[in-house]
Amino acid sequence: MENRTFKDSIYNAIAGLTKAFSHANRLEILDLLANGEKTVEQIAVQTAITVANASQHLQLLKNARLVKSRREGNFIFYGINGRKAYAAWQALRDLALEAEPAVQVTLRQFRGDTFLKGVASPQNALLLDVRPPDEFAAGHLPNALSIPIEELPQRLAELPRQKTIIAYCRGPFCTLADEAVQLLKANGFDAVRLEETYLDHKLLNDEIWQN
Amino acid sequence: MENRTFKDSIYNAIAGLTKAFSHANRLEILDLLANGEKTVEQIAVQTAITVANASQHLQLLKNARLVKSRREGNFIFYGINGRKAYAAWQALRDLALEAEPAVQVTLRQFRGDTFLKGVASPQNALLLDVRPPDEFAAGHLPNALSIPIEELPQRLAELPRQKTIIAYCRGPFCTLADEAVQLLKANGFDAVRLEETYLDHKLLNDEIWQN
DNA sequence: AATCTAATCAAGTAATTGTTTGAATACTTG
DNA sequence: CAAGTATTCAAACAATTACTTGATTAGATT
Repeated sequence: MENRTFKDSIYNAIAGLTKAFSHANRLEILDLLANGEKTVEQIAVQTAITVANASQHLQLLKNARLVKSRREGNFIFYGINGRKAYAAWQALRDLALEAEPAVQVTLRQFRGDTFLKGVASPQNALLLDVRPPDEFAAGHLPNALSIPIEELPQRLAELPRQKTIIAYCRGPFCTLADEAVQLLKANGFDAVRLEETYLDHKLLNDEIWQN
Repeated sequence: MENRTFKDSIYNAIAGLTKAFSHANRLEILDLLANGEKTVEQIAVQTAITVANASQHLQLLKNARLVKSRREGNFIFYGINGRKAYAAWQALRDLALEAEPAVQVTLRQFRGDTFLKGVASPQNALLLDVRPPDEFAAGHLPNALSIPIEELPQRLAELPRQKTIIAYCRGPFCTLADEAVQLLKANGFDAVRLEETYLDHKLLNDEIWQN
């Protein structure tokens, strides 16, 4: 094989893979799926696109081997396909967080500075997971309390008023924890948001990636 | 700001960044620039595209902050912009090497199995850097001997016949070391190719990323 | 078997991205 | 300051990618 042919072939194949990452909806889908399996319609609703469109993005992600699917009854559940798929997305995300002004500006505009980076869990704090129950069940930060965001208004009594509440959800671009912090503050709690999700820590131990 | 607006804005901004990675020529350019600064024409020649086309890809990479440029006389030298830019490309590359069959097949077809993964430098071996002198000067593996590929035919006498020669160049998709191994074997040497380049190790120590 | 549901497919159009060509710009050197 | 060189720009065309719509498929339920 010619050197040029070899390089063209390799770099085109890799570019084909990276193209799977280069669409806003697909990145959002990866973030979603990293937190647990979802059906096509759930994904479509969460990302505010049509079902057909979501299906097409999922096909593309599946062809790129970034996600996998399994059928259960009438539903097809999609999930992220392995540790390296998330690691690559994470590397791109971190690069953008560090180097892309548009990302920094939008984040600051939306969230201000009232969030934690990293999980140096303070002494006098409670870690609160506000994702849906199935996502909590699929994996969560150690010692976190699970109260899905919809139930939070009714379950404020369960939270200690003398502790700082650290809320987290699906990662830096998920808004569930932002809503939680807003609600908690409005009710007199000391609340702050953690940007990372459990996956960003779990990557260190391989346990959840046994696929 | 609306939740949906926030997410659209963020994911679109990141997708804009990842699009910079989703073209074969741009990936090849990143590999090149990671090994040292190059002028537009050098890049065009190496990647077998026109100068105007290379310039446009470089503009795009520069807008995405993956590369930076500086003028020196008539020339503009482009170089990779920081550690995380290379780290993201590395994460994508590793994902492709592990999960993309097209990449694996092409690599095997071109190179067979006669290469090393990782640099567990054996005792009785000599590490040979066959890249151009300026790239060697910009950074290299410890204890490596520099003989640019063009000079290799005339300088075979400098190499020990009782040792295994481990040749490396710009990374897994560079063909310089393959040519070297071929030449060395044809001349009776025991030669093998290392796929990684010095950057893949240097990432561990931060020294070279002081930009 | 008929019906229902979730998901996918196919086709058409819209939008974006890539490449080529030739001209223009920015800087250097004589 | 004129001439030369490396790079960029601009415009036109080509190729790819994305989204919508409506129909179809695959499996579950009755």
